[in-house]
Amino acid sequence: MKSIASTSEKILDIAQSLIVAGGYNGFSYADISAAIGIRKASIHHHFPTKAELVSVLVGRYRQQTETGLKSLREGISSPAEQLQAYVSYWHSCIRDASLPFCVCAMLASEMQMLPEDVASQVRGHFHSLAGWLASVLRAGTENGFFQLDKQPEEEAQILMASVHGAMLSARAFGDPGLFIAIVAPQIARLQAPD
Amino acid sequence: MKSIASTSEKILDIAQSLIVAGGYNGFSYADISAAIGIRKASIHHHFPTKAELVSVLVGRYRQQTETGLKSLREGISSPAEQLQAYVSYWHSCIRDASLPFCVCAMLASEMQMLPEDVASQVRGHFHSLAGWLASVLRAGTENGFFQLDKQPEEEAQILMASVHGAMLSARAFGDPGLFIAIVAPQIARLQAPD
DNA sequence: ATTTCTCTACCTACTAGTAGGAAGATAAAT
DNA sequence: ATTTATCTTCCTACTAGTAGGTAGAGAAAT
Repeated sequence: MKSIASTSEKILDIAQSLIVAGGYNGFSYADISAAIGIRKASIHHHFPTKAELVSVLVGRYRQQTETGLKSLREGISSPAEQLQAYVSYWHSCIRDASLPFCVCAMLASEMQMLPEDVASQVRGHFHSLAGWLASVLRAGTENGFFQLDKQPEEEAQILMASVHGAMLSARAFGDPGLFIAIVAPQIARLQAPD
Repeated sequence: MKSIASTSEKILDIAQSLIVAGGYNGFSYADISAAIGIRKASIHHHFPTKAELVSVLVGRYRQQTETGLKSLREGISSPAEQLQAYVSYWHSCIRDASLPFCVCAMLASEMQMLPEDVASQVRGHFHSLAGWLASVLRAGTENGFFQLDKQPEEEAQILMASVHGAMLSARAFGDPGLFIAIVAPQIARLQAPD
């Protein structure tokens, strides 16, 4: 794990934190320029247009997420604990303000005015996250850990919405603890009586 | 119900629809100007600054919401149906795209870079909405309509997060039906067994 | 007659994006 | 080994357009 970060990665990193804070229209090349000490034009060398920058950024985010979720499924045996780990990840992100909001949740709220490239990336993220959650729920049901009222796919949508809604509430109230207070009962509800 | 809309109300109407579509940074005085056929400078006469415009807008939204929720509580006797009416309201808004997202949910996602006036208004809305939901849940519990796992206040937070998360999912997937598919089971879950 | 509204005309700061070149590293050709 | 050419990265300087906001004149309503 080297800490050498290429310029383009630094650009993506700061752009990501700016998007999480203020969305697509909430940041500019000048903001990135000021943050990493490089001229605006140099950013255009790495990412010709803003739409392309954000598209690459969301692509990277999706890949990181995919990798992270995959390693959760491989590293943790119990579906209940896989779900718990996913939620805990976001809980710490929100608590220490490292990534206090999902990039795609942020962009999804601006869906109507996003470049089509970015919009379809965001849809893709929502789709694969819902898919991961559904597969965890299905595995847990087959093993008797979970007892679901609805189909795994539908429960996954409900859970995903709760997580995103909880992020929003935590942000609105400025209270990181609210995230887990909302999400934890939603997970507990899925657990089969022992 | 008169259809005479003052200029300042027309400004607020179009600004609201623009905010719902793209957030605080997603619209400009020029956009409003083009939409209602008035010069930019004339908008500044009614609302000197953008922060003030949005602050008034959110104030009006809060008041409309307060009035609407109050009339639901007064016009409908059953708490379960009050809740249903609230959800149905949003379902139709999303379906016919008249107000396909809560103004305050939109702004909450941008909380970190909102003018303080606006931010506190948004917090206020979340607080009073959560309060309304909690009081409906409490009334329903006392009358035996609802059977809650947690305190009414906590269940209200969970429900509010589900509603906002469901709005986001519906928008992300471009599927209005997803809203009710997510929210309906969350309400059903609160119902006491007959 | 005064207040309310809308206008033209303008300002400064900032937006994304471009043109063209300089510095340095790398690779190829001599 | 040294020249030559190429590639990458970053720079200064610039463009056209848009941002929020202002000053002041002219209507319109009270």
